[in-house]
Amino acid sequence: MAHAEIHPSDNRPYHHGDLSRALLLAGRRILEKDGPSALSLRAVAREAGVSPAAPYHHFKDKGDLLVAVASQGWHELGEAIVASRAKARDARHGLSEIGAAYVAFARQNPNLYRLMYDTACDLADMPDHAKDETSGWGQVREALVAVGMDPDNDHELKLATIAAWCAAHGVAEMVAFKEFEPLKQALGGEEAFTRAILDHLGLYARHARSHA
Amino acid sequence: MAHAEIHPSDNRPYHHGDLSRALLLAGRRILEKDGPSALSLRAVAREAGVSPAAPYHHFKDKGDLLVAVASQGWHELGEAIVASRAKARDARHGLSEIGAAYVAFARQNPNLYRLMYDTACDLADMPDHAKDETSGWGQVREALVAVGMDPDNDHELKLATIAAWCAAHGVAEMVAFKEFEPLKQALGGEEAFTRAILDHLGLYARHARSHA
DNA sequence: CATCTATCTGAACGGTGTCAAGATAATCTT
DNA sequence: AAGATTATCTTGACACCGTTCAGATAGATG
Repeated sequence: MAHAEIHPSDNRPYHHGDLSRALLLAGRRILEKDGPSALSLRAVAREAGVSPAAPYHHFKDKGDLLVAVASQGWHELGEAIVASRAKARDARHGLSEIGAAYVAFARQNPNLYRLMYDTACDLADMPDHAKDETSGWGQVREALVAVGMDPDNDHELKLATIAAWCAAHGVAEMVAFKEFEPLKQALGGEEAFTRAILDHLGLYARHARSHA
Repeated sequence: MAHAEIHPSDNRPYHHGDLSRALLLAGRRILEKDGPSALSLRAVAREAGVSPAAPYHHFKDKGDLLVAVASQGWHELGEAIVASRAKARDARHGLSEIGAAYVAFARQNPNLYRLMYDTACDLADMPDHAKDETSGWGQVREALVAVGMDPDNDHELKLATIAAWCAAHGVAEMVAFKEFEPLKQALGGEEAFTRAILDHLGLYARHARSHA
């Protein structure tokens, strides 16, 4: 058999056992290794050792699978942000660390990151668990309060949170442009470059001055 | 004929005349009306009244066509930015107007805007004409100088330009999220919301203070 | 006029998302 | 434990996709 096809004559059981999880893993693996254009339902099924129609018993759509993969990404991004707060030397650096962690995640999982926003845009919203208090949004809010913003001024606080998130997203998608390479090297690497831009956008300690 | 197919029996000439342009227009029309998933080479050819193989005499690839459509978008974005500078009441508002115009363009052509960055990421760079002095980058740089930045400090100026561009890009992609709707309405509309966020990111008049 | 070259068509290939019908096996009912 | 039910997976099919290639057409060149 030329293309290593799959037949019940293999000792693989007819029922997979945990296909949902296997499909998610396969999807993620293909996305990271071969890029978004290689991420077809059939390829995912192939990678999981299953027929092209099998995924339809676990996801209503190809899009539904992609949303699930993206959702996993949002979860991991939240974890990375939470972890980053421990690294801040003091409150003034909380936002800066979050920003750096955010961009680092996007750069380490570029295809996943893109998928996250593509599916979010299709839904015209972010998945709920990206907005939990214990997750991304909540952490940014806490960091803003820790830096001096009035915790009772919900309006300004929400605006500042959105602004910080927008800044991180913009940087995350543009840092890779190779025309910035000389400036990156002049600043001593991509992380320094990222932090320099985020500082320009007020993610360092501006709120402590202007909104205290 | 059920599906209104195309045959030489129509009085349409065998040679189209200006197919390149027609394909670009068709591609853009489909992208805006039916979304990126409907933007297939065959659909573009259909819309232009031509066989599925015809585009290959004008574009080497589907990707090549998409790059051309995106390139058109970069050009128009540049024009929108140039036009926006006339609206600034004084130098201090130059950056703000550019940011608002940038986001407005992205919101009015969301699918085109996404295509522009998708193809830019594939090329790991922005098309050259987006970086001309008379275009986007140059305008931002001029606005930064007009607001008090040292025109000879190339390092800081470039960093500030990139920061401003990143901010605008981040806002442009996130403004549409419907979870911001209440805040948008509280601020009196999407444009006011956009400006409020851009202000938070220092696109209003911060450089006049901190870098004069 | 004849020839050359650019442009367009038609038909074909493999790949894709999706669905309906049937096979298989785990679970539930009695 | 035996039979019935339900969840899961396969097979096969359909329409659409990107792409290629041989051949038709017609404008340009001599």
